[in-house]
Amino acid sequence: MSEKKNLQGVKEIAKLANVSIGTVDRVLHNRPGVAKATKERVLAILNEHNYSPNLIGRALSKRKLITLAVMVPKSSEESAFWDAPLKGIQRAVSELEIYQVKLELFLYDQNDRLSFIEKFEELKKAKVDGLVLAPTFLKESKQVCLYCDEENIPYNFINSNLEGCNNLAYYGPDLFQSGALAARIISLLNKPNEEFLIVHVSKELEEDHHILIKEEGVRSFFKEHKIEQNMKHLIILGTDYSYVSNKLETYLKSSNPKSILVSNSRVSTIARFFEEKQISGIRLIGFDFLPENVEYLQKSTIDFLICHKPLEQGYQSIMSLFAQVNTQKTPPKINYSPLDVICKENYQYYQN
Amino acid sequence: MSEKKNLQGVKEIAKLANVSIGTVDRVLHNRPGVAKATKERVLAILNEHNYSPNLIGRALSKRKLITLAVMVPKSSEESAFWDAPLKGIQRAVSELEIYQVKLELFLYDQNDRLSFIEKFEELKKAKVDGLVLAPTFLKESKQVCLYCDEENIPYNFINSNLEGCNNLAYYGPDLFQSGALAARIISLLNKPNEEFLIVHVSKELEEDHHILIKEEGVRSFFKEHKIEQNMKHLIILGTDYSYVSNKLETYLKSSNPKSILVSNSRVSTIARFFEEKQISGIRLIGFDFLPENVEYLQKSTIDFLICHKPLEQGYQSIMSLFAQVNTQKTPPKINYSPLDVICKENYQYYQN
DNA sequence: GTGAAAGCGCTAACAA
DNA sequence: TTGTTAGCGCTTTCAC
Repeated sequence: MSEKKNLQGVKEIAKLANVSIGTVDRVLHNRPGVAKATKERVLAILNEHNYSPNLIGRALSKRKLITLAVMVPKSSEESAFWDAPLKGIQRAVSELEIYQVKLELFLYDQNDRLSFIEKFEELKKAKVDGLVLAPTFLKESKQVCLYCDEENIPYNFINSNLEGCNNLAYYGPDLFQSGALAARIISLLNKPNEEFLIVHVSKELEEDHHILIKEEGVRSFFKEHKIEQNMKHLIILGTDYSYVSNKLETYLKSSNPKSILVSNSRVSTIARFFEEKQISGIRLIGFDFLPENVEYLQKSTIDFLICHKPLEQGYQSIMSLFAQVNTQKTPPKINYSPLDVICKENYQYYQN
Repeated sequence: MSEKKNLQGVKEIAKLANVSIGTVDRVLHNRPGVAKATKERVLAILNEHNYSPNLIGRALSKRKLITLAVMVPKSSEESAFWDAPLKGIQRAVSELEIYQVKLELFLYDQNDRLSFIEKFEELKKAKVDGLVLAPTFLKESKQVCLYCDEENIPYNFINSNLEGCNNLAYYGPDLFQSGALAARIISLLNKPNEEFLIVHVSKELEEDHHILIKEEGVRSFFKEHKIEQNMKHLIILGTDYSYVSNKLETYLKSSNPKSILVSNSRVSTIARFFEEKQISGIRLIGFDFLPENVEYLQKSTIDFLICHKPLEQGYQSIMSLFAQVNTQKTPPKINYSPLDVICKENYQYYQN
């Protein structure tokens, strides 16, 4: 190991500006109590040397904790979807611990609007420095935004976006393009004019928004490639197995799709149905790298999953919040996740 | 922001063990000059409180630079493949700068064994603390390993692996599985018994090793799925366009493959040929997210690329080296990269 | 408005 | 063999 080079820092700047490091610090943080002339002089030198603070030094001397809040649905037996983003969030926070970052979770029930409101009330009391929000409930989420705007708390959206808000950034998929990708896969599995079916499995009507955008993506693909297709819909307003399998069974009595695209992560429910009924002639495509889904991928009951790196979404949403709070670095407003095609041959190496 | 909690550190340990922080430090770093009894006492308390050092404090006080070396092929007009890993390496190093990490590059010509040896000689003089190595040349690479073993320099392999070495870890693809994935895609594009062609474009015979493993993966897929296939080979021992296009043209005179799999990143050469000759009936699949390849993906001349996150390979190989050097954290020995399927619908969001 | 100084957790040089 | 001390770059308190 060689000798450490002599870095410049506040000291250097202070000497050059003929002030004390205290003053430099005041300028750096835009704190009051600096004469205009001095401030300008210091700023000039800061710029000239394009000073950037040593985060290590800063972290070491910081007396304050930074509290970051996360408001997303809790995982349930019904769906483990939010495990992955939360894992990413935890990972980010543990990396940031050395910078005095602390996490506070406000997990709501995604089938219960009231629980969202409750958590929002808790959030208000908590006095946090930043927020990652999954804006599941439209109107209520807007309230949260309003609150954050007033309190000057930076916030990121995760997994789905809300237009017209002052959020710092969005981390999640481009649903339209995700639909187009699904269509590409279907175009490989189906011959033109063979029936394929889009199934929507959900209790929450609010998710309709999602499926509509994805569907547009699907259509746009077929249109662009001038592929004739025979696309059908089945909307199942419930998530438990018996309900779903009933609906599907009825549908299949009068119809014979070559492949099925499930518009969200509930594809494993359909896969289970296929398995139990020993149906094997229908290709099955869905979304999200949930353990149940992967299990059926292994068994070749599900053919493809399209995944959006939920863990990374969580990780990045925290990281960018920290960068904003700690160094005023503003991230791009839209950050679309990758669209990953997962099948039996590559799921082993997928890093969520 | 709330008040910072009172962390424990060397001081705490020192007080509890009735020694000075100097002694604690000596124990922590296994430095000589501590009585056995004292050492054991300190270690016990360290364990009990499961102390882990504050890296921030450590970084701030470190008087030494950590020099990490990278020995990989340089990018050329002939192939920009190594740009991506290098970018990941640079990113990692810039994140680690605050920890006094410095990078030294030893870039060799992958078509010139001698340049590898030259760089190795330079490396020996440089006295580095860790090495990321692309073991392109087998015998020579073993020499490097020997040197590192003797000097106690930890080293990682990147992009391709060498068995039986004392490397810390490997970061790169599982080539067998990558071949299987390619086969899966071909199985979607080709009907059984339609001809598909594997093309190998390379000057370096040493790369044969790669293609052989990939090919095994391909075969294994078809065998497992009991798909009859008509697989042909074309080996082109050169990389410049006119040479490649000549060979290919000759081949296509007597043969009519439905799809072509190019076994490495040179797929854009074939794509260019297709474009110039206005061939459009043949599906084209290849490897690696190079700008040229992506360009043809956009134009739909290339249908699919299989990619291995080269940037991440670079990033992680540096990070794990640092963790080893700085905190003795040993990574898993094998770290396979994801196998990503990239097409026109998702290349926009691919994060290399 | 400004400067001086203490201290964050750790390392390393020096003293004892 | 052990303890003491001066920083690393920054924030923050207190004094002028």
